[in-house]
Amino acid sequence: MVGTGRWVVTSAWPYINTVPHLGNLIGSVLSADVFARFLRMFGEDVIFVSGSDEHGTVIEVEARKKGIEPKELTDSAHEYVVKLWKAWNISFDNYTRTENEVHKKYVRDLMLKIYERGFISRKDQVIPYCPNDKIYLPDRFIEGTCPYCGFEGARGDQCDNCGRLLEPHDLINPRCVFCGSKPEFRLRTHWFFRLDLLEGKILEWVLNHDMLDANVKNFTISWIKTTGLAPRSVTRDNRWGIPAPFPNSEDKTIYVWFDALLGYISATIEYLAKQGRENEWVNYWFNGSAKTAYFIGKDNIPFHAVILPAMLIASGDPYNLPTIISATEYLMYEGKKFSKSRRVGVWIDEALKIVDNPDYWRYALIRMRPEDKDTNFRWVEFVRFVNNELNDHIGNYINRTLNLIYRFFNAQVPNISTLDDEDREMLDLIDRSWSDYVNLMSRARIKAASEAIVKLGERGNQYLNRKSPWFKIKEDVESVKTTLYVSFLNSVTIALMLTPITPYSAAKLLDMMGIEEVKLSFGDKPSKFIKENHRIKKPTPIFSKIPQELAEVLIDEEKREKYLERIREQVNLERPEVLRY
RNA sequence: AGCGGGGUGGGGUAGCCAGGUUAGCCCGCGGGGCUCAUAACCCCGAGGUCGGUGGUUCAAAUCCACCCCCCGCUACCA
Repeated sequence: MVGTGRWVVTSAWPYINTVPHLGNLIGSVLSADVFARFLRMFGEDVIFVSGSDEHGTVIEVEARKKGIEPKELTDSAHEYVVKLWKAWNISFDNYTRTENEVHKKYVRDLMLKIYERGFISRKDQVIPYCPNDKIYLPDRFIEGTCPYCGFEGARGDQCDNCGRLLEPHDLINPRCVFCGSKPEFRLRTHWFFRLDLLEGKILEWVLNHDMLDANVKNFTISWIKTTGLAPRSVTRDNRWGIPAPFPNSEDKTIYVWFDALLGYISATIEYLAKQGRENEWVNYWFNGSAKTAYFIGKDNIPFHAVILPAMLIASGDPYNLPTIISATEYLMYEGKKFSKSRRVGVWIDEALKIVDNPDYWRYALIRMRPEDKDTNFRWVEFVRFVNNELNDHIGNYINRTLNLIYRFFNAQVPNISTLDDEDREMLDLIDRSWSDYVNLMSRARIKAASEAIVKLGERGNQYLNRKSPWFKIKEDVESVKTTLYVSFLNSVTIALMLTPITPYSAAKLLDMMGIEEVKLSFGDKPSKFIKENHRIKKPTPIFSKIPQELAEVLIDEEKREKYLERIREQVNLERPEVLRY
């Protein structure tokens, strides 16, 4: 449970050869941001880190195609993405990159430590090499004719036509996907991380972990129990990456996966060092002194539930193993997978061109967060979340409440008078919803937690309608006082719950409600913010709807595609050269 | 192919793990009400037998078996 003070919150490091799309965002960065903000709201000491993952074959080849150095490519891509995080109001303490020196040194040191402790071994492998591009090709980067079905576009790992598993040398007429030339097969030495030696420890850790989500836990247990853990290669024949630190490994780099995972720690080190707190990072990483939370997509589970803990254990240092691994399922786009090559989906720079208030996107994305299963991003749903839920049920409800207080009681929140059953029921619901919200958020069940907000908005409207204070004010002022106090408390509760999700708007709401500083402890109730003679400011609507005309365009498939086409062209021009289509 | 997750009215979902009131909720749709509020809000109604088949049971959306479909991982794509 939360409440113990110190946290490192992280999200998977975006691979920087593309702009992230909405699915990437909800799975990692946005979820992590909401969680970090939630913890900070309760006064926890949080360091929220991530960074651009910039090494690996894909970027190396991409850069070569453009005739530039990989670093030039990642420099400008990184800069652009950093701007986008600002626009999305992501509260990183340190958004860094795998090319930073602290990181490179940290990775080399840690890998060497693992090596010295006997968890790295060497083995020779036959690897395809493109003599034209002068790179070694991962399986997926070889194409050829399938020996079983004759399909010409089969890849080195599998034939997409007949589904058979292949080895690169099975292919007839193999060719490099980048340039089409025929690869050679060369014998290379590689270094392997001995996951097999850590199998027992990982299994024990997972089995005894009571905070892991079922999808993470089940996956890991079954992986270990069915196939067991095998040594995994940690080196590559790339030039673009972190040089491997092992004896005689001068021409190798560290496989990007291992590289990027260790960024969580190096980013913490870098952050604290910049503040002149060089030695304090161990207070966030060693001896159970802090909790760590990782926000990832489901494809990332093996790396965070097995490989990362394995490396931390293998180092021999007393690292904290993951407290929370929150792995979302996938966000689909109108029934299809997001796909850069097929232009299916919406990218995070495009999104803000369509609707510029990031709070609306943040709200909608959290509401459709694929917490238990794949979820569709559908534009009708997006409009519904923003217009109907956030604007009507929540925003308008708060506006009603504040207006009534402003008009009937001259901006002063009335004290509670006598309570009837309905009042008690509402107060009880507020109470329960608040604790549900806090409990669910504490376990990173963000979407589930957000349901409490909607519920309070809906029930608040019902309550107000039944109580009809605008009618009763003429005959029963005492009951109106109670109604408006209860409704105000409900509004404050909603605003607090919105704080991590829609930070700009929630801050405006709280300000309007006369609440200046939000400092909570676990166990606190929202009522603590309602002072004696509490006064509010003149209410104005905080949320507005997506305009009718735009909503119609977005919902109609044909109109939408034309519209998105224009947006894409426009956004494309604003992107740095290296990130354009 | 194996493993994991999922398939609930037009859309989105809760329930299933600890089987038992007329399968709950939101949107949409039809009808009504209210007027404090952002053409908002509230109430009523139509609409589902819970992917398919078979089984266990007095009783299954909930347990078991098989099948179909979707997603992911295994598969050095980061």
